[in-house]
Amino acid sequence: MSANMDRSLVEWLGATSLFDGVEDMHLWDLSGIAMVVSCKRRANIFSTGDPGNGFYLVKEGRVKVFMLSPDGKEQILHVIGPGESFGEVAVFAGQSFPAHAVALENSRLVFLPRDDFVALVSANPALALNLLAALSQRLRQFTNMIDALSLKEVPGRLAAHLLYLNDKQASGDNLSLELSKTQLASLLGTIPETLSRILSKLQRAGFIAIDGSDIVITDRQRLVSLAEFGKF
Amino acid sequence: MSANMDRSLVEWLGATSLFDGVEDMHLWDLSGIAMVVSCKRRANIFSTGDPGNGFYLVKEGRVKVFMLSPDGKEQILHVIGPGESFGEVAVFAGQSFPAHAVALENSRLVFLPRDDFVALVSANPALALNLLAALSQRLRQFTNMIDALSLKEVPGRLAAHLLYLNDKQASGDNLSLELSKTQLASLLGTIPETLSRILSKLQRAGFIAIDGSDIVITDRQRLVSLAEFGKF
DNA sequence: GAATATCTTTGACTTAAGTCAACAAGACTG
DNA sequence: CAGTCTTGTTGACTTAAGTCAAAGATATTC
Repeated sequence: MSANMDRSLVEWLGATSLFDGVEDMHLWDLSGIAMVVSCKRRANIFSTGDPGNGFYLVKEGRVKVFMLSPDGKEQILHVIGPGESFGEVAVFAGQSFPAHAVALENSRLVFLPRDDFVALVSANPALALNLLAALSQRLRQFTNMIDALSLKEVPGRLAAHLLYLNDKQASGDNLSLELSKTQLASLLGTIPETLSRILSKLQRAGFIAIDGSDIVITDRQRLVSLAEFGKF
Repeated sequence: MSANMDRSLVEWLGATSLFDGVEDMHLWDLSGIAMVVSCKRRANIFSTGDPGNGFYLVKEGRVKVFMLSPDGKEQILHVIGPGESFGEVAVFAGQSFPAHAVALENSRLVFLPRDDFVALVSANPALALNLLAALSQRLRQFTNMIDALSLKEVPGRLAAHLLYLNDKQASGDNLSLELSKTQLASLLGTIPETLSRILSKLQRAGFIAIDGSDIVITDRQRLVSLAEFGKF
């Protein structure tokens, strides 16, 4: 790896929220140990139970982290995009990955080995606090997911997700699903057939207009109350 | 608060896994700011959305952390016992509690205010790593819960929970439910009627023998395969 | 320890969502 | 650009689990 590559990698790391406020001196410690990994769409990154001697940052592309049932149904836990990390749990507890990870697109990842990273965390309170914030944020998301799976029906979960995307994308009443409908079903804890039926139902009932992966919210009020109440 | 009380509190804190390896000097910093709170069975500790200016450790008793749907159904996320902490998420991300917390028994809690605690974390890498381990452990549990809710049926979730209790209690083939059946239903993401029916069904099918809150595992093999496969 | 409240169980019924199957529509590959 | 593979939609059917209701069993509290 050339010094040039090291330098751009360190610059990139310093710009991520994880390393926000971490001194350059310490970032340089990483350049020798961080490994850049390329992987193709659909490539397996790790599986449940695999020993985890480090974790990943997404440099380019997107990765899905998911659970798999014995009969092959999947539940997506999280879709990770550029600048975000995954697999930290194995670094700080249990030493093995609790889920599967697969690239959704051709991606470039940065792998950070456990021991060096733990040393860096110990020497760097800002990094420790950033990590605590990141894990806390993820706990919050998981809490929402448990709430949705247990206490809301599929239309309610879908409504909440559409409003989340709309808010994130900030483009008026429009939004893009960002995932295939099959993958979206797996993120919402259902199957493609059910998702398809409910999308049509919401369109017929005037909540939304559908054009492939593009959705227009046509009755925000009712969509919000569906998301909040959780039932149709 | 007397110096004696401070001293026993500091000793107790030092014995928790959270403060494992933290120097006495820093523990004494806590004694001035940690507040002991008593609360009666069923007392509300915090609700979803409440501002969280600190978090709690359970000194005595038990606390349930749960989500509530608009029509009153609850999903227990976690039952917290002596030595365990809850509410940390509000300290490190979002500043408000993502769930409700209620005492299951008359309890004594230790409240640690955010700002002082964050300062302590910054000065104390061991504490930071303990916290990262605790949050990672909880993420692992939540991952399991999402997996169970989405990919397993109620009999599978129940079987897994019985095996978990049996393992934890380490008393041969016996186990105690530790919660009322209504609360257990809420932990497993179902309702008392359904839980009751499935317990009877498992007893009739020879998996277990039931005597109130005490269960004997009578066919471990089939219980394990039910827990793993997730379907009856 | 009587009185009240809460928890547990069972039965009959309803319903959300999964399964299976067929087909249509896109999207990638050679 | 033809052909294969993956993705999306709709219909008919099944089923796990929720709802409602009633009765019995434990607990709590005054």
